[in-house]
Amino acid sequence: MSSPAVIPRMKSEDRRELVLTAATAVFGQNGYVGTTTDQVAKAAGVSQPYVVRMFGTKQALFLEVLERALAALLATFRSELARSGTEPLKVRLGTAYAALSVDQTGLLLCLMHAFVLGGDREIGPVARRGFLEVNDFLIDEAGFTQDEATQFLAYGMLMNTLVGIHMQNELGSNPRAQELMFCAFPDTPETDFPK
Amino acid sequence: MSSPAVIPRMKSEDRRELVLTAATAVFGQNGYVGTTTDQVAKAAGVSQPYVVRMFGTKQALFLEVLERALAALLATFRSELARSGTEPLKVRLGTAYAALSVDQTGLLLCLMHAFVLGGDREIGPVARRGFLEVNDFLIDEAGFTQDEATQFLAYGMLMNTLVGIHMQNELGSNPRAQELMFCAFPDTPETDFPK
DNA sequence: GTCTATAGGATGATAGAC
DNA sequence: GTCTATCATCCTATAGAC
Repeated sequence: MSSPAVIPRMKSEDRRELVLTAATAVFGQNGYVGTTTDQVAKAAGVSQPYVVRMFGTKQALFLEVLERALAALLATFRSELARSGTEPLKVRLGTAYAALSVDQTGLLLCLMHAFVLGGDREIGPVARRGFLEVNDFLIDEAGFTQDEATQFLAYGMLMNTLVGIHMQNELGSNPRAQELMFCAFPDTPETDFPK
Repeated sequence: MSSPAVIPRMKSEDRRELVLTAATAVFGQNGYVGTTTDQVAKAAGVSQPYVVRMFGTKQALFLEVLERALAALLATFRSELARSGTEPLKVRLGTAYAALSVDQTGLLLCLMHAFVLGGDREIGPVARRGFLEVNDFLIDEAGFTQDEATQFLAYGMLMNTLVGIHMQNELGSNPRAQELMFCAFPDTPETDFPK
């Protein structure tokens, strides 16, 4: 039998997960165009050509990151929906979203970056479908009216924006920024924001 | 005296305006990183090196676009504030924002693209200051509470997102998308959306 | 004031070894 | 399964003519 190589190996699936996780973080930070496959490779600890080899193209990688981000968001919502809680569903889902928003994964930021690329021939349709899927969830599964869903989405987009703009950098110096953040993330302690 | 050149010439200021307007549209469509100085040049009808020559760097051009977009937004708000109207100020400012949102200029989309680049060393601080300036306006000049300002900003970010994602593409085929758009843009007729 | 030509530096993707 | 080497493309920015 052949001896294990000196260089660490993994099963395809595991390495894929690793790269996808790294890619989510990097894409979330720098956006689709702003991210290089080399950055992703370095973050995942593999070589740049290997990243391309695994996913075919940078675009295909991003699309897979998007699909997974959307799936993770919906899974989080459904898990919260299945739980029993004293607070109204709106609040509970909002809190769940806020938690995803401030975690380090870059999940929601990737979605946000996709949302402003509606003009892209391949990414645009996926982004729109994803957005509408969340809207559908809120109405069909969570029982929101369209008005409620719209408001929920609005606050979600604000949270995404505040995290994307790194507003937490101003928390120390600007009292107005502090009030705004407290208002947009009612039950998220300052210490939960990255960096 | 020297005869006028064959190639059309303009005063520096006029050409600057022209390029800045073109740049706003292109940056709004493709984002900061996704835009090439050549695209801007073509849109403005000048050569690529001339665009760089005028503004020094692509980044400097984008920053100037940002400053102008922010100034235009605040000017629109202040103009609406100065006007007398029967509807509540919240609604009037919202309508003004929606109008800016769907016009062809790309103004608000440029801001949105900047908002998700908070990690950028030069663009990040400008984006944060711009966002907070709008928040300040809403509180100090329009008389909103922080809660009201936050809600206003939330719906603004949703409008930006819906335009950026090109949700109007789904208006014909998807009734849910239609309801969502109608809910987010209450008094904007379908025909006002681009394309 | 504006252009053409081009240098110089990434970056996505391919080829092929191990 | 994973790497090294490398190509080809694109893009910002500079040089210099008109």
